Amino acid sequence: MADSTTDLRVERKPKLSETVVAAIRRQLLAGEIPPGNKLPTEGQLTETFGVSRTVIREALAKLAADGLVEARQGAGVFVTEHISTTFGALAADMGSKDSIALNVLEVRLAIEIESAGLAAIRRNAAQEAAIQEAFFEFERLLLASQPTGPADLAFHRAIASATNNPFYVEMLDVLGRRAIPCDVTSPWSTELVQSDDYQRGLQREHLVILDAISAGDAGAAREAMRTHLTRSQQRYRERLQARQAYYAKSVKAAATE
Amino acid sequence: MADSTTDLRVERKPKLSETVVAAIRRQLLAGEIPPGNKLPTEGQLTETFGVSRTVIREALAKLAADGLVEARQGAGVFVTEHISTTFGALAADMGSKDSIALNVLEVRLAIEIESAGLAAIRRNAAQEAAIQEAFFEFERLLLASQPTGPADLAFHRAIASATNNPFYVEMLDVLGRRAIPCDVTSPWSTELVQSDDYQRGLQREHLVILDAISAGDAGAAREAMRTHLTRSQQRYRERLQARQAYYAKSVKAAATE
DNA sequence: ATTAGTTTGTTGTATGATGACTTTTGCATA
DNA sequence: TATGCAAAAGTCATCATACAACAAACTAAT
Repeated sequence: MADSTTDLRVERKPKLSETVVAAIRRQLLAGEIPPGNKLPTEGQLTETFGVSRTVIREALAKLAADGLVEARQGAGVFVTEHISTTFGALAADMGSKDSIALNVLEVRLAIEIESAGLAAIRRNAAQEAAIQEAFFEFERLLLASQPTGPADLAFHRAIASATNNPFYVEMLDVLGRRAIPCDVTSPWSTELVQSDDYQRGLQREHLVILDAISAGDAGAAREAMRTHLTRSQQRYRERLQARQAYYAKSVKAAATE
Repeated sequence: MADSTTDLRVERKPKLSETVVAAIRRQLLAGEIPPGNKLPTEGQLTETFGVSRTVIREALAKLAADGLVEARQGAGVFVTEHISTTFGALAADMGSKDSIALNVLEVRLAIEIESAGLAAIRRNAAQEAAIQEAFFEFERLLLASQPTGPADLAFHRAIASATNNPFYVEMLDVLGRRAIPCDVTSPWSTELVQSDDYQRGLQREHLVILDAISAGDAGAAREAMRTHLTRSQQRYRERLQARQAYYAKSVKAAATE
C-alpha cells in the first residue's frame, strides 16, 4: 500500500517528451541559442538528454508546432525568430527599475485578461482540470502554511495554456519571470505576502476566475481576471512603498549609528 | 535543370505526417468521430494511411498539441470535448505558418484592447490630437483613393503611445511587423484590401474607438477595439482562405498542363 | 576557376521489440 | 447469484536500429 507514486498530490505522469520540450523551450526563451542558429542534432540531443531519438523527435515536433523551431531535412533544426525573445531582451535590459517593472506588469495584465476570456471558450476537460488542480494546490498550501507562490504561478500558467495559443504561454513565461520576482524571502514583504488574509483574498479572486472559466463565460472571466490583476498591481505598488520605507529607515539607522 | 517535383512556390515539402494531420483533422472537424470517443489505434491508422507508426505518432502528437485529441496511455487516443469550431476550423487546412500568424495576431489583440482602455484614461491633449490626426489622415487618403495602410498603422500606434507605457508601443511594433505582412501587392488580396467598402468599414470602427477614447470611457474603448480587431481577425482569415483558393487553382492549372 | 561527382552529416521514414498502464475478462469465493 | 480479485489482452510510451531523402562541403577533373 501507499506505493511511491501516490505520496504526492496528483502530479500525473509527465511524458518524457514534455520534459524535453520544457528544457529546450527554456533555453530558447532565455536566448541561449540565438534565432537563426542551428540546434544540436537529434543524435546529440539524444545523448545530452539520455532519451531515445523518438522522444527527441516528438519534442522537436511540438516546438515546431509552436513556431519556436523549424526543421530542414538534411540541414538541421533551426531557431526561428520569436516575439518573446526580442521582447524578452527588451524587458531584460530595463527590468531592474521598479517603475519599468510596473509597466511590464501592465502588459502582463493585458495578456492575462485576454487569456482568461479565451480559456473560458476554448479550454478542454484536461485543461480545466489543470486549472482546478492549481487552485486546490493553492488551498492546500495555504492550509499547511506553506508558500503559495508556485501554485499561484501554476494557476495563471494553466489558464494561459488553456487558450490553446502557445504564444500566450510564452508571453507569460517571459513577462512573469521579469515582473514577479517577489519571493517571500525579502524582509520587507514577509508580513504582507505571508499574511493569511492576503493569500485568502487572492484565493477568493481565483475562485471567481475559475468559476467564470468553468461556466464558459468569457466576459465574466475577463472581468474577474481584471479585478484580480488590478488589485495585485495595487498590492505591488504598496509593497514597493513598504520596501522603500524599509530601506529609508535602515539607511537612517545606519546614518545615526 | 532542377526538375525537382516542387517547382511551384506554394509548399516545398509536405511531410507525410502533415498529410495525415490534415486528413484526421478534417475528419474530426466534420464530426465523424464525436468528442469523447476513441480514435482508431495507432496500428489501425498505420494500415489505413499506409505509413509507418512513426508518422502516425507524430501526427497524433501534433493534433494533441493543438488540443484536438488527447492520448491516454493504455487506453487510446480520444477526441477532446470542447473543440471550438472557430479555432479549429481555421487551422484546419492551412499550414503551420499561417496558424502561427493568427496566433500572434491574437496576442496583438490582447495588447491593443488594453491599450485602448488605458489610452482613454491616461491620454493627454497632444496624444489625443495625434490619434485624431491619424484618423483624419486615413480619411484624406481614403478620399484620395490612396493606400491607407500607413495611416491605419499610425492610428493604432498613436493609441498605444497614449497609454504612456512605452512597452505597449514596443509590443505593437514587434507584433505588428510579424502579424501584418499582408501587403497590397499580393494578387489574392488587392480587390479586398483596396475596396472602398472595406476601408470605409475600418474607418467607421475607428471612429467608435476614437469617440470612446475622447470621452474617457475605458470600457467602451476596449469594447470598440475588441470588435474592431475581432472583425479584422475574421477578415484576415477570409483572406487566407482566398489565398489558399488562389494557390490551389494555380496548382491545379500547373498540373493539367 | 568552374563544374561535376563524391562524401559526409542530418532529418524523414520504416520496423520490431519491450515496458507501462488501462480495461476487460474470467475465475474463485461468499 | 453476486462480489472481489487476479490474470490477460489491448494500447500507448519508449527504445533501438536501419535505410532513404536531402543538403552542404569537399575533391577532382576539365
